[in-house]
Amino acid sequence: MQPVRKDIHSSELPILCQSCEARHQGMCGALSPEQLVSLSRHTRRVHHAAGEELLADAMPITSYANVLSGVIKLSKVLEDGRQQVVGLQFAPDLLGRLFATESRVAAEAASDVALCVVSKSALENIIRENPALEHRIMLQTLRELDEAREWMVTLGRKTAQEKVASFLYLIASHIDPAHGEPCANFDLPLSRNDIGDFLGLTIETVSRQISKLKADGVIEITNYRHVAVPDLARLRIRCG
Amino acid sequence: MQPVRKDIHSSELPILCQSCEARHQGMCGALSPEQLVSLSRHTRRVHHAAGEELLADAMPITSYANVLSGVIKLSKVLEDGRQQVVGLQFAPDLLGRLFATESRVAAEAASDVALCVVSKSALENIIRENPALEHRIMLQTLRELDEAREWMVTLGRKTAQEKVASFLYLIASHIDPAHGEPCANFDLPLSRNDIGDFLGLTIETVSRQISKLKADGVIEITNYRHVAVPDLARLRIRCG
DNA sequence: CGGAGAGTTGAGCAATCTCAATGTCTGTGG
DNA sequence: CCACAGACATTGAGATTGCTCAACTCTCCG
Repeated sequence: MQPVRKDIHSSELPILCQSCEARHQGMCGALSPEQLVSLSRHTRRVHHAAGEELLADAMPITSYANVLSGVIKLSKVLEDGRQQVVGLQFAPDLLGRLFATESRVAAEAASDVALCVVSKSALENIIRENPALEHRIMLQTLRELDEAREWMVTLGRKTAQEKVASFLYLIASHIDPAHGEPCANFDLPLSRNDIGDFLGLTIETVSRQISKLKADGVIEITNYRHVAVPDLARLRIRCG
Repeated sequence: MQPVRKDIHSSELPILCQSCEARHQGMCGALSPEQLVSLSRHTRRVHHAAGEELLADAMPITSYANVLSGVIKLSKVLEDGRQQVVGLQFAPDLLGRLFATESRVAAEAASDVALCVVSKSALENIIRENPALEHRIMLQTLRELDEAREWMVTLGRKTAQEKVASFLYLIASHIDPAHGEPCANFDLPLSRNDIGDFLGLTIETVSRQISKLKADGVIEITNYRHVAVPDLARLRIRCG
């Protein structure tokens, strides 16, 4: 798309980007080495521990971030405290509501995460000069919208059993950075409480349904968090 | 953004566009008169009656369409027939999943609708040459994503009463083309069945909750479809 | 007037929630 | 190394919300 000019000043990738696994899949794949160099002057890598709040609902946004590893939980709460998780972000998703001054969701590190942070103005400037980058982000946004709608079916029309199976299948499908086939062996990035908030269920119902799937031999659980799926097709069937 | 050159061949708006009320709000607002002329060579205006299917889930997409008036219902169904409405589109939304070969949802005219149809390749070509247009559509997509997430809270965490109130408030807020303040007087674009499928409720529960809101004096209903809201703030409170 | 389609209402039932008790893991201090 | 606190998860029993099934009503239209 963008011709890659090689000259003495720009043919080298920035150090930060050289080791970035999210680069090819994510939005930075739309950038030439020169553009990466210029963008990387405004980025820095940061780490957050599981549980840290990254963004509060309705707070001003000052920066965006590319997810490099880990899982981020996006959620909204009603006045009386009822909470709903409205999305999960994996590498190489972009964190932060583009072109808005305020966040529309709260974001929290669900696991330990690594981010590549870029200031709001820097990214927006680069987008403005670089339609291919905006296009790439557009494709990501459209995929997020597809996934949100897929999830609305789960929330509105599935039973508790199907919801839990769908959640496990979702994680199996996304946790692997390669992002291809669903994975049969993984750690849950969310507590039972968060799973309940994602599925619109109580923690007790989530627990009961997980126990049932275990009793039926569809999954094996060790240490609460680790899941093994002997037969992904059988899990898939339980998704409704 | 785009300088508007006035010359004898291009200063006139296409006839179709002159009377288009969606133009300023919608994506066409990003186009200069010249660009509108060139786009309009590929567009045609079509009407559909309430109930007509516009797009089937998983079917190839051959064209996009701007909604000029009316309401479109986007939905998904599970194998066993359970249905979930995953979005409503009003003027000036763009119908059709951009940059995909297949639709991810089914689309049906919820009311009589007028559309400005453009072939898939024509719109994608114009987008390619015109980053400002893609940007405009990007903003619309981001707003749709915000709305989908807002609705996930309703589906996952609200009671039947709050769901129905939220639905009425949503319609009150969007039905007016001006799209500013919520409207106190409107016709429901959806049957009780569709409302149920939007809210993840049965038709009976929807009916009972509407009756309850009526009994409580929050709304007045005439002829099943027409709604009057004496005090929008009181309806708002019921949304949870 | 009568039939079809859409909506409402009622009664009983089932899935999920609430509340409460119990179990398991992890880290800390003696 | 063990005891214990605290967080998180599981399990049970009863309450509740929303669903199912069935009867009835309203409106439109021939």
